[in-house]
Amino acid sequence: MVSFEGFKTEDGRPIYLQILYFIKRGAAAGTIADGEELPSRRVLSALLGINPNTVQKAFRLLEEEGLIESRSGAKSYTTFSEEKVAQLKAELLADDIRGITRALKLTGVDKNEALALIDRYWDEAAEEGGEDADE
Amino acid sequence: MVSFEGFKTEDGRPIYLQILYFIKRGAAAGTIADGEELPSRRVLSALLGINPNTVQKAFRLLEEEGLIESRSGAKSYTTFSEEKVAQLKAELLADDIRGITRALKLTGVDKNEALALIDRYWDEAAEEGGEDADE
DNA sequence: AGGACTGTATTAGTCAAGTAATACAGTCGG
DNA sequence: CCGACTGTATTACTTGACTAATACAGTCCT
Repeated sequence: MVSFEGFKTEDGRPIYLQILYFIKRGAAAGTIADGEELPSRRVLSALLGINPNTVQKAFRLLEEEGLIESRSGAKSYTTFSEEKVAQLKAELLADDIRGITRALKLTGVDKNEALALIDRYWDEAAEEGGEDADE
Repeated sequence: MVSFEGFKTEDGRPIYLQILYFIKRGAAAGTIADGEELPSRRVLSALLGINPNTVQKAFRLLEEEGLIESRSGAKSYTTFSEEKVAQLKAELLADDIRGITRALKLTGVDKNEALALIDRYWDEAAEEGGEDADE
């Protein structure tokens, strides 16, 4: 069963996108496996304190991208192929790196400073739960 | 005169926030100086192809944060003090680093991989104009 | 078979973001 | 002075995100 333990709302971005990317990142990281059972729309919406329609929107997008399978009446499961996961991870990382380099350059930071900052802050803020930062 | 040359809309985030952070990052980077003249609401909205009200919203927030000064009828100017700029830069960088570390950890990347990715991609995508990535 | 769960769909409402059009008063340079 | 600019304000509208309530049909397990 896919766990949403590290999931936190209040990101600023639409919740259905946060769910979408939570699954995508889990797939890329390997923390969510192929064929894993997903919580039902109703259960997850209650768990996250949001509306079932919002969860449904995220799941619909995931299905359109071929990352989950839903049969009316039955439970839903992830469907990750190795190639899909590899491609997904590459896309996510490319977006992340593109975003952070843009932001840091705009803020007047050079490459060495950027590397030093990440090196220094990486291990701080250990227990923060999971969040997002792209799109 | 503050230039919006590197500014691109289509970020996903609200435009007024993009303007807000464009100015903030410029202040932090030193590419926008203290006392510089700002384009008028009307001129800037025409330049960016957006509504004057959206620009006004961004400028109002900037004024509330004490980063610009507006007198009804006259032009608007930046008001950056050294301490304010230093504090601003620290905040922006903290948010950036926090965001990227969260995202990369969720995607299953460790510290050395993260540093290698940034080291590799930093110099690519040179001419991309300026964008944002935080909140 | 039957009940409890599943996914799916519909309609209606709120709220923020953004557009559009317009108005008015203050400033500033010629 | 005065016209062209400035900032500021107001009202009305569209759209996307999200909530709310409800309905219906398919599945699964006992």
